[in-house]
Order: sequence, then C-alpha cells, then structure tokens
Amino acid sequence: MTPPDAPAPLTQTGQPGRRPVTSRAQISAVAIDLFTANGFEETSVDDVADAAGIARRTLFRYYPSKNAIAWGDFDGHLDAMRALLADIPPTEPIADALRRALISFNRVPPAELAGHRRRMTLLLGVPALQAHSMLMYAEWRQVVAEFCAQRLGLSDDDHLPQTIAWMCLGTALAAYDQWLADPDADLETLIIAGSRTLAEGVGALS
Amino acid sequence: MTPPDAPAPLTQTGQPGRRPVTSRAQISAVAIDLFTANGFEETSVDDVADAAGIARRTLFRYYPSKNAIAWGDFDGHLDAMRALLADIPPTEPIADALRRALISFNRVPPAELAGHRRRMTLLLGVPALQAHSMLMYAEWRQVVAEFCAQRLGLSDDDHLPQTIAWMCLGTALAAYDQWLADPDADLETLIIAGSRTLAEGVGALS
DNA sequence: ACTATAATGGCACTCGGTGCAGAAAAACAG
DNA sequence: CTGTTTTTCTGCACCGAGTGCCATTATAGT
Repeated sequence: MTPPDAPAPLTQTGQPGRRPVTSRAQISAVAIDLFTANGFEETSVDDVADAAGIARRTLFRYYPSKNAIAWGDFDGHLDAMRALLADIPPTEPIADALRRALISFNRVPPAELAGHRRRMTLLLGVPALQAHSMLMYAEWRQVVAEFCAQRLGLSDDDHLPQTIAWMCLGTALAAYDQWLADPDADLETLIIAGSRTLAEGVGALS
Repeated sequence: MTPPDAPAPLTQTGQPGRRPVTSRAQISAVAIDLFTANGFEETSVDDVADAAGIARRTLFRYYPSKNAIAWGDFDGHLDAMRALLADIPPTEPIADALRRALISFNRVPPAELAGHRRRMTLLLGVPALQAHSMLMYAEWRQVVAEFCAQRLGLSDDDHLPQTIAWMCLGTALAAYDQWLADPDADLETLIIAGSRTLAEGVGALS
C-alpha cells in the first residue's frame, strides 16, 4: 500500500514550477527514428517536434540546433571519457592507456548496439552532421590532450598533446567508419588494430 | 599598336554570352576582409554581395554557401596535393613521403603568408567554419588514403589507409593550431615535429 | 538588326533559429 | 480554497541562409 501521506505525484521533486513534459533523450530517440526512416534533410524540426508532442519553440529549449538533436547527451559521454582516463594508473605507458581508454569508451551494451549503430550511421553519414560533429570532437580531443599533457609534463595546448589527441580521434573515427561499412565487423577489434598504428607509427609499416 | 583586326575586348574568349563580372577568388578575398574586420556571424551574405558589387542571388552562383566562401578554391589545392603525392618516388618510405607532402602542401609564398594566416584564423577559429571544414578535410583525407592504399597494396577504403589519412590530417591541423597561436612560430618546423610523432608513434614517447 | 548563349538580378518562398510575452502547471502559504 | 511564486510550455513575429523561377543584360556570330 502507498503511504497515505504520499499521493504519488509520479515525478515529485519538492521543487515548484511546471514539470518538463519530455526529456532530451526521448526527443533524440524520436528524432533518430524519423531521420533514419525519412532522411535527415527531408525531416523538418516541426516534424520532430510534432512526433515528440511538443511545440517547435520548446524543442529549441531542449536542443540548440537540429544537428545537436542527433548527438543527444554528449557531455555525459565526455565526462565518462574523462573518468576513464583518470582511472588509469600512472605507471601504464601512454600508448597502452590511450588504447584502453578508446576501447572502454566505445564499448556499448549489446542491448543498445543496434540503436548506437543507427545514431552513428547518421552522425558519420549525413554531411550536415559530419560537419557539426567536428565541434563535439574538439571537446573530446581536449579531454585527451589534457590527459597526455599531464602525463608528459606539458601544457594542455602544447603541440605534442594536441597532435596525439588528433591522432586518437582519427583512430576512433577510422574504426567507426569501417564498423559501419561492414555489419559483421567488431568495433573493438578495429580499435585495437588502429591503436597499433597509433602506438607504433607509420614508420613501422614500410 | 594593336592590330586592326583585334579591338582588344579585354576578356574575349571566342564564346558567346555575357562575361562574369567577378571571380571566386575576388569574392573570397573581399569576404575574408569583412569576416576578419567585423566577425563571421556578424557579416551577412548581403554585406558580402554588396562589397563584391554583385547581387545576393549571384553570389550564391559563385559559392554554394556562406561557409564555402571562406575556403575559396579548395579543389585546386586538392589537385595540388594529389600531384604532390604522385610525384614522390615509389622507393621513398611511406612515412617520409607523407612528411614531404605535408610540408610541400602547406608551404606558401611569403607574399601570401599574411593572407593565408587570416584565412586560416577564420577557418580554424570560427565554429561554423570549423564544422564546415570537416567536409573539405574528408576529400583531403581521401587523397591521402588513396596514396597510402596504393603504396600498401590495399583498397582506398580499407582500415589502414583511412587510419593513416586521419592521422595525417591531425598532424597538419595540430601544427596549424600552434602556428596560429604563436605569431613567431614556423609552420614547417611544426609540421616536421608532428610528422615525427606520426612516423614513430605514441609508443616512442614513454 | 536578329539570334543564340551565358551571366546577372529580382522576387517569392522554405527552413533553421531567436526574442518576447503570455498561458499553463506545480509547490507552497495563508 | 485562494493567492503567490516558480518553472516550463507555447504562439507569434522576426531574421538570415539558401533555392526555384523568370526576366534582364551583355556578348558573339549571322
């Protein structure tokens, strides 16, 4: 039985004011359905707002742009990456550390795999989203650069940490491209292969 | 004396139809002046069109988007990169070849250095242009990937060539960021330093 | 002068994004 | 139960980028 002093207002937070009628995650999910089914350019923001059951104006309170909807919650993933790198023992060589972080960061529960694939297909396939992603990647690179800088006793914005961060990004994105192109490919295997090039350099090839 | 049979119509091409009143390069130059002076977001397409002495509608015949104006002629540079890589003897190790190509590709005549710097400051500094640049970089990466694929006996879209192409891009962009941040820095020196990381890998650091 | 051709220019329209002001829910105090 | 406060939602008007359409203008050749 529910206690008599708790009329169960479902989303009671103790704070005044109207409750949000939806969530960023829900909007993103609905939008990705539409984008995948009908195409990104062919889907207007009004379509997304209608499908999400909110007004156009409200949609732009949840997300600053149509492009951003496809990404969903990126800051959360960014914090996860930071935490991942922070947890790596200082004794581990930097190349191993980066490989481990790349693998962990891109590991998704099997239940979410199909959805993840659909999202990434959009992000890496639609030109407007490819472009917008650059801005997300910039923050991700900064996280990696901070880690490398600390390890190497350099500043965040020094040349070497920034170069390594760029290379890590490239490693991850090249792996994703392969993964999306081949339904049978294993993302982790691809990342491990890319990390080898990252660690040993192009000189080790010829 | 001009020959009597040549009334010197200045831009006579033998083809009928009205002559273009301006050029892509000229529009780009005028636009970069405005963008640099007043800011990219603060400058409307109408402002650029007015300054270039053409109608808004005409401007969009020269460039498909406001973003593209800042890049100017990129396809030309792309062809140059292709030619650069094609000219490298097959005996040269792939890491050396990439380093040489990166250096040559980014070498600019001293007379154009200041202009180049202004353009790159916009391209790497303005978020909208950072994002748009991703689409240009994709073509550039493809050129590099084709070269690597041929050298390694692989396909253009195989994992390894694509990974290397991403890393080359990162090397170049990290160098540019440093160059723009420090007015006294030498771009070539930065690229050489980055190429070392590219060739020897991250494993050579720790 | 007449015709074919290629570029320019104006107009109306769509779509993404924003500022503003008001309506609608929720908690709380009397 | 009524009024107050807080927060979210919504409608409206507006701006700037980009496009389709069609008329206009300039050039070459007959």
